[in-house]
Amino acid sequence: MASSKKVISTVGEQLRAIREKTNLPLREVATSIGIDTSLLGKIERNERQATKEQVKQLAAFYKIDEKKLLKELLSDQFAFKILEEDADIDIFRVAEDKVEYLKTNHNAK
Amino acid sequence: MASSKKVISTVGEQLRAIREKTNLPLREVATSIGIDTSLLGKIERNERQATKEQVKQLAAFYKIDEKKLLKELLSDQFAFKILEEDADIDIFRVAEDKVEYLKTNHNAK
DNA sequence: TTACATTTGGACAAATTATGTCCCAAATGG
DNA sequence: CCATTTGGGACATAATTTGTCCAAATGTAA
Repeated sequence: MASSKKVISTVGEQLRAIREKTNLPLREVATSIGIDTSLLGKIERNERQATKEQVKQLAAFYKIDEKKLLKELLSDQFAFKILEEDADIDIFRVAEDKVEYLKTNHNAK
Repeated sequence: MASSKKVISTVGEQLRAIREKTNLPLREVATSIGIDTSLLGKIERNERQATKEQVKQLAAFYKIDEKKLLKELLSDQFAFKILEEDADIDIFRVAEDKVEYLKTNHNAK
């Protein structure tokens, strides 16, 4: 098996896990990336979504893969939206098809 | 084959196709669902996304399946987001897994 | 062409939502 | 205990969304 892609879950949970490994308090990480301690706490427990900028800074701070974390952020947003709307996950299949459709057929008059 | 689920693409395109079949001008449909003509035009050409309320009203007006159209709306939102971010569609798989994860593991302490 | 209706596009105000901070209470750990 | 970290709510401000208005473009028919 060549794949090691599996991750637990949300960006928040991942960030908390990483921070706990380093034994740093919220305060330290938060100030060093320029946000309020309280906000970072909320991000870690999925009470707020990080912005792309914040994800980039956190990735840099922890020296982890930025692109990967940004993907996690986007998939979080989709997942939370599905839960919030209580929608069916087969919507993702439809969306996938639409992406293909829009990529090809879209600039045709 | 039991499935007849295939649709062309976006909500906007579907709405325009339906309206053209009925030969009604934007003005008629728009006023009858209580929005500006210009806004409906923008929705039909994907320049704006309809709100859920508008989708419901349009479904009622055209006598088409409301739930189905609402699903189309949500998948549109996902698809446009992917295009806007120039992201990879495999993000949908990740999101799908997260939905499952959050549905089960989420209220555990 | 002219006249009339539809469609499109931009600019804008108003409404809604997201973002970040502050402050204090609760929990944790010495 | 005390000191620190973490959690949670209220809030101002920023950013985005939503809808309208108006005018220009396009279409249609005589």
